[in-house]
Amino acid sequence: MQKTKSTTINDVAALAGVSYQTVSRVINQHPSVSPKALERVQKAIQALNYHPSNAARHLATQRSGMIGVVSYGTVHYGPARTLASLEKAAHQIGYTLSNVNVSDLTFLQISKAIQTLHRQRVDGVILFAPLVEIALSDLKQLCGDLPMVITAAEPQPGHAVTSVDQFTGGRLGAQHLLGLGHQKIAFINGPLDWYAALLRQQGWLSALQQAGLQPSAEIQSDWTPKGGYNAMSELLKTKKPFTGVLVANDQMALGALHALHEHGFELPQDMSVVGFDDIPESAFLEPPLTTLHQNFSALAQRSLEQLITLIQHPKQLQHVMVLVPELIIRSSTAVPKTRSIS
Amino acid sequence: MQKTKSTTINDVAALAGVSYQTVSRVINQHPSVSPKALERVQKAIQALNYHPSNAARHLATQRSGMIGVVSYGTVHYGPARTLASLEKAAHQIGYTLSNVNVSDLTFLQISKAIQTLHRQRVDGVILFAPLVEIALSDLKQLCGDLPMVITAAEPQPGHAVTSVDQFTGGRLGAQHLLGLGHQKIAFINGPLDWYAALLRQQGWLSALQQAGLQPSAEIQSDWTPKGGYNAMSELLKTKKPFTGVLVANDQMALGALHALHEHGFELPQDMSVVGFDDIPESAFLEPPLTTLHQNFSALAQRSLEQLITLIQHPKQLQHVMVLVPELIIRSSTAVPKTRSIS
DNA sequence: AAAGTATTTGTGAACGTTCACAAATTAGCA
DNA sequence: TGCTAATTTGTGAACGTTCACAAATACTTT
Repeated sequence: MQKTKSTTINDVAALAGVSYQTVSRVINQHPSVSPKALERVQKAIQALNYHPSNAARHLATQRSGMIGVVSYGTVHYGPARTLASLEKAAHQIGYTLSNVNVSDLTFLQISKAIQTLHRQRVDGVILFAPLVEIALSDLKQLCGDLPMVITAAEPQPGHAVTSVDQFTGGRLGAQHLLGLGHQKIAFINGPLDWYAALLRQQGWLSALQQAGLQPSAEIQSDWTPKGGYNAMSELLKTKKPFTGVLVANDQMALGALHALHEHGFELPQDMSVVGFDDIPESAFLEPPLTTLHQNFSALAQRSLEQLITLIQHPKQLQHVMVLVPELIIRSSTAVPKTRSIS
Repeated sequence: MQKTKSTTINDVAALAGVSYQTVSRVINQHPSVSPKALERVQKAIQALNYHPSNAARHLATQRSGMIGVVSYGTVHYGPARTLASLEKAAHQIGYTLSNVNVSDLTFLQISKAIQTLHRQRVDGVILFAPLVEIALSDLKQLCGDLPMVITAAEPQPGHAVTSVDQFTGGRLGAQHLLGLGHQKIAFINGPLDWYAALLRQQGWLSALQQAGLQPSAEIQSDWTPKGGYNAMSELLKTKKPFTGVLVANDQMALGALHALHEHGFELPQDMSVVGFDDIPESAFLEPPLTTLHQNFSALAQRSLEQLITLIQHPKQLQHVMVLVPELIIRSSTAVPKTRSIS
């Protein structure tokens, strides 16, 4: 184990020939310190390679300068992207991020994660684990009076929530296909315990309903390319007719495209595919994927902004921030071959 | 700002009617505490929703329980994957991860990142920012006597380094193509200031040389699908002949495939493509991509293991750990159409 | 029942920093 | 020059925990 005691403010003070308080003032950029002292202290800091201890600071100031994040599935593009943006934004305003990535969206895991963050005395929490099963109020309770922002969940007035309007996303995707003349539209969804999946489904249904159409087949999968491949294979096996399909993320869409190719489909003539997310790969698939772009970094930004105001004004009425996905039309969607008279 | 003082060990002690030390013993699972006291303390902890402060603990024990990570490009699959594995592994052995993601691989950024970690008094650092420009010794100096493991850099005896043998990876890829009968093999590489890129290039060259062949065209890009697309378009424009191409990661390979399709190539007859990484998408591209699988989570595992032993025995001779990529043969490679008599 | 041992509990100091003051120095001005 | 005001510096206490002891209590054993 390390026995090398790290150099402290006192070591610096001794070397510079001033009191520890003066050193403290220097590292906190307090104005009232004479140029002479300033220089000597700075030199001493250099010489000793001194770094102030966050922990001690935290203890004295009652402020950790950390923001806790509970995340899920950070290997996937969306979460990874959001997390990276979050970190960057946090660093820019002088905060450090403490990320706990849960491997399951169970209450136990989440509460353990929040406990970890509690021990670190984070100044606030961004809960970035989009789930259905767990009541918002339970989460609130876990956090106690820790300021908390929930991301990508169903907007719920009174709680601080940032989300992408996945319902509208689902509608937009379906409407795009409807506009092209498709009547039988299937849906490859993610796991239904994700809010995003649930809401996209509802959006899809709503658009179909509005057009007076019945939903074609729906199937749930696991967000991965392999899952999308399997889902599409399954869907084709059932022989239910459909000319267009909404796929709840681009990775699954990629797998689905592959299954379609394997079955000899010509795209987009024989089948139109709409994805979600607009990952960097999407523009280069065969064919380039029409998809609903999600602005993950804006989501991160806004979540952080909301958390910061919440930290500063805990009493303030917490509002909901909603981003709307944007339809990016590429080449995976077209007028269906067997045109129907509407 | 928060004025709510968080509950302390003393509050718990008072409520339970014992001394603070007894509470300390309970939370540290010290054996010598009577069942009666144990229960009362646990109840009090529950009642007050008490969480011990890591910072105070850290101060008293001289041990932060944090591991610092300097990462780069965590939006990409490889880094994201490694980071996620690292976090999981670290949590399992009771460590917390503090990640600083640098946006550029400059010395300034790296040294700032390490400074941030210094202030947090991390128990060790995993430098996971694979770069060429900066001397290992400089990095060592930045860390002072902080235990440090460097990942994905060129193995260098005497330093603690974990890496994937990208040289061999490059060789394996080229040899696979050579074995199929390809004679003109091009290379779409990543930025040359990444060690991985440099070494893959060298492996490629080495294999060609061994076969007595001249390298065909090489071009550098930026690891993204778009970059790969542009690079391949460029390559095709130059009219230099090649029947096979090594692409330094799968995302670029994806873009390259798209460019090939656009130019009317039939794959794999007209062109063989080998990628690197084996991202989840690779098996579902058109055609499924032959690639060199990298075991990112093993890399993370091993790096952590090395760091831990380094933390526990700082004097121990630091060794190098090398993983070798594994060739996954799918359908993007085949015997070249214009067979050559070898 | 007494003495000795094992177990359980409590006390003071320390970790490295900031805060609220008080003390010392310097500058400003008549 | 002398006095006040402004600036700069220093001191003690506090933050929440653990460590190294010392004290108190509970069990054995004869």
